Amino acid sequence: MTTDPLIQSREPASKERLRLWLRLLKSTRVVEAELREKLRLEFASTLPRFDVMAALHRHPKGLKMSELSRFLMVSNGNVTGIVDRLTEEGFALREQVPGDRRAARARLTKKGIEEFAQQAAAHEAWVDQLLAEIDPVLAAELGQALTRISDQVEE
Amino acid sequence: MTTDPLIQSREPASKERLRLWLRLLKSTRVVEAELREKLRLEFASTLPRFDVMAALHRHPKGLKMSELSRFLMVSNGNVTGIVDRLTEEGFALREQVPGDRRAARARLTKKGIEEFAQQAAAHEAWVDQLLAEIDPVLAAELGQALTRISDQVEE
DNA sequence: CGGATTAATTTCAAGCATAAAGGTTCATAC
DNA sequence: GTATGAACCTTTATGCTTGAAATTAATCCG
Repeated sequence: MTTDPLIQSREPASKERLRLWLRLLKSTRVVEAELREKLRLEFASTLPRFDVMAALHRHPKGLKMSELSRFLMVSNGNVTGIVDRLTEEGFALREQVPGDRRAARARLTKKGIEEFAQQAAAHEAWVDQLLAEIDPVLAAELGQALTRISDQVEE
Repeated sequence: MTTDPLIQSREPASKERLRLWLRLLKSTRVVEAELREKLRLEFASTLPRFDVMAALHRHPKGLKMSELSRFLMVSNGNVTGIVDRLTEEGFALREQVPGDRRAARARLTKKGIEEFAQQAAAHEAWVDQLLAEIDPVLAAELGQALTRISDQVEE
């Protein structure tokens, strides 16, 4: 068994990154599971629906289906179904885009806006509570590191 | 508008945590999407299958279905389907647990072990590459913070 | 103009995921 | 011994998710 410093220094870095990834995955899933559960119990809703409503809330004039799917980084066919269900429940609607008969813009209804306001307030409080142990300074540092990850992956 | 320091110091902390959560979510999803894509293209497989195979690989004698679902933090019915499909393809199998006719232990077949070895090596390289920008020191800090998050949520 | 390409969206099949209900089997207590 | 309940697993219903194919509309260009 050699103790070649090259081997010593290269191996652990890779293992360390793998471990980091597993932890990243785990904490995200744990928090997600908690939020999903609360959304289900308190609002009879789901995370994907919340995400769509949040996106539409940030764009009061509505978003084209394709913009919505790009924004949320999910597939095209995915948002079709979610908006369908939100529409059935009266939270969202589709509007024809004038001048382009292919496109439809989804936006929240008045009922949807009111519903989202409630959910968003609860959501923010839940997250705040779930991440309570992380102090703001560390949060900022973490955020930077995480941003670097997504930026790198997206080239 | 008052500038009460209590308001000043409490408000931003909550917003900072929310921002952190959104970034955590985004980087996880970006990396996951990349890994899923690669697994699909290079191994015609998926992340849930990889997760199950990884769990079984760490437990060569096999895991009861309930242990598997607890280990992976997914629902009971979920693993049933995934193990079904892995079994159909000859990567896994179920064994009766002697002395308990309710329980079944899932484990990898020889073919499954060989397949996983390939996938695991590729997976580790992919993760290493995706997180290349994160240096080991920061990775360690990040890991600690993330561990604190999951621990806190799990009470 | 007409044909080809590109764009926007939906539909489809397959797999993943959950919660809830169902069916056995086991353990315990009486 | 048998009733009660717990443990284990699967099934069911519903919803999320993807990639690919299909549909329709706009654009490009010769």
